Amino acid sequence: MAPKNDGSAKKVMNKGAWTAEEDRKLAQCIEIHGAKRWKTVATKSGLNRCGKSCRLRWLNYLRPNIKRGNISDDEEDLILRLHKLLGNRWSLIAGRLPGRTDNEIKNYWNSHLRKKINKNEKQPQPVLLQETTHQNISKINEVNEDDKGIGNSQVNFDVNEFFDFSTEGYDLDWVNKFLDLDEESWLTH
DNA sequence: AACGAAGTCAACCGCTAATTT
DNA sequence: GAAATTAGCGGTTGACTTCGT
Repeated sequence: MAPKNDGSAKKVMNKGAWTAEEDRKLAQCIEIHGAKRWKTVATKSGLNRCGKSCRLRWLNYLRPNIKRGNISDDEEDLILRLHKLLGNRWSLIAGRLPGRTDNEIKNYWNSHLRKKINKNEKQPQPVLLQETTHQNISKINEVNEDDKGIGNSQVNFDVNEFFDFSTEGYDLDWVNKFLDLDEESWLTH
């Protein structure tokens, strides 16, 4: 479709890599307006970027306490375990890794860990434990579905709430215990 | 040294969910 | 309650870098 030429045509937004100057303006604007209402931030900053773009830049690069690169062995191990548990729920996984972003973890997974997993999958692995974990998750999700309707379940369980780590510290004991069950079934070859 | 293939990662896109009007 | 708007998520793309020949 050809763009209209009636004077009301949409303003063309900036795209592509961010410059240092844009970063500075965005950070300044967020200091004033807060890291919310991204449409407002986008407008007030005078960046000619959409809110979505501003949000992404802030979350992935500019926000305080962000860690970039050098994913440690512990972090890698945790990503692997959480992915096994949650699948491609990158934001939930990132929530368990302070300073890491969903985008970074997703990229790390796709470029580093997927290969590792594929390699491991080619090795014979104990089926029982693997199934146990998946069955548990299925049950969790089933219960969650039930709760949406007329509650006939015994436990009011919400998987998203269960994995809402925002109120917790960096205590990984619970998840380690949870996952210890099948720890030996992978990454050991 | 040159070139193509493969890998990496920042940013965009499309969709859904949540919130506001 | 409905429609419009905004926020957030995961998948994908494309530019850039590194590696192998």
